[in-house]
Amino acid sequence: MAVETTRRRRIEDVASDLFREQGYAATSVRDIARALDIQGASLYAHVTSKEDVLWAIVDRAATRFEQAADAAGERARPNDHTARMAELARAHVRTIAEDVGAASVFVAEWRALGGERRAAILERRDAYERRFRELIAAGISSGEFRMTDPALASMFILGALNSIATWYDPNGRLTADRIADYAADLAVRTLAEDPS
Amino acid sequence: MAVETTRRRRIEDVASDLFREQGYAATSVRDIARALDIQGASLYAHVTSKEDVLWAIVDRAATRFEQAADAAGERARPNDHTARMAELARAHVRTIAEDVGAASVFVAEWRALGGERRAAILERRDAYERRFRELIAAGISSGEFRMTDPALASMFILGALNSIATWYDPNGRLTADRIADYAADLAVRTLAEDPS
DNA sequence: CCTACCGATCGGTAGG
DNA sequence: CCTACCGATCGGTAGG
Repeated sequence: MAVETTRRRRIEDVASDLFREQGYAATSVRDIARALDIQGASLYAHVTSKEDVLWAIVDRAATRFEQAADAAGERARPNDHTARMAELARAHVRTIAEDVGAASVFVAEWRALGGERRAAILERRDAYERRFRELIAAGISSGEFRMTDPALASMFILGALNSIATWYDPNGRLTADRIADYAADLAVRTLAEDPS
Repeated sequence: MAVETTRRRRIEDVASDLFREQGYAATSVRDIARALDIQGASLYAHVTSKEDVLWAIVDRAATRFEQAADAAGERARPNDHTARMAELARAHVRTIAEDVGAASVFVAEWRALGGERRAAILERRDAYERRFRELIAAGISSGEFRMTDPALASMFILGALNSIATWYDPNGRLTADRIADYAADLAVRTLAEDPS
């Protein structure tokens, strides 16, 4: 069973990278199989459908983002909204960097999912974005953040953070920590009250 | 000939919207034809291939971004890097809002292009990003912006701006001007020297 | 712009 | 995990 789990994970990892590079629709089952050095039809000994693979990737990525955000919430004092935003942004970037393939698929390829799964993942995406929006709203109420539209601010911040998934390279010049620092700084600067 | 031009444009507009919603690979020639109330094969009376339509959309969008950036460069004094960045960000957002479909395709679907066209558009994307990077570098040299990595800063700013293409709705609550204001502010805040 | 049609490829199944 | 194969759909052509 450990073998089975590993094989299944290798399929998902290989698929993540291909989906990231070419997109889900442009990646054939045979493309995935070729990357694993097996025949296209042989893939079906391990998965029940192509969409099942997509779902497994997206579902796991969503869970990782949620858990990272939970953990981030516990690392800062509840009323220190600036620190909480910094931790949240850093956690998001680290989660992307730990598995860029899966993160890219979560960000960009969930549209390919069918009815129920699509609805389920959309709901989780909404809930995740809500963490940002509500944190921003709380920081405004407390006077820590400047007056601004929390929905607009959260979309811009998440847009900036998610774009990392399109260019991040684990072997590149920019380390995950470096990027996470920059991201946290960007989020905080965007929200900070103007000095007077 | 005016008729021909219009028909061709309608095809590209319809295709832009479909490519934005479903992606290029997931959109069939028949999908495009259906949206135009004609038969799939009839489309080939107006275009030579599916990729030709993609190329036309991407090429025109690229030109619009380039021209908007040129115009933005002439609206601010050369040495006022803050004003130039604000104008550049605003121009970028306005260009997205004027045709979200085409902008989305330019941002996300250029990968589907074949060899030479893909290379050509990559080069133009690079040159466009270079405008941001070099403006940031110049602002740092002049002491107007804080010391930071221009490449990292430009990727974050463009990432934030481009994400607008995924959620902007011309009939939505947020007007293009409102979003452009926010975007210009975000770009400038990210780069501004810390007050001391 | 339509009907009729083409070869290639797609996701997936049967049976080992 | 393989070979052999399936129906459906793909982008595109011929001929009007």
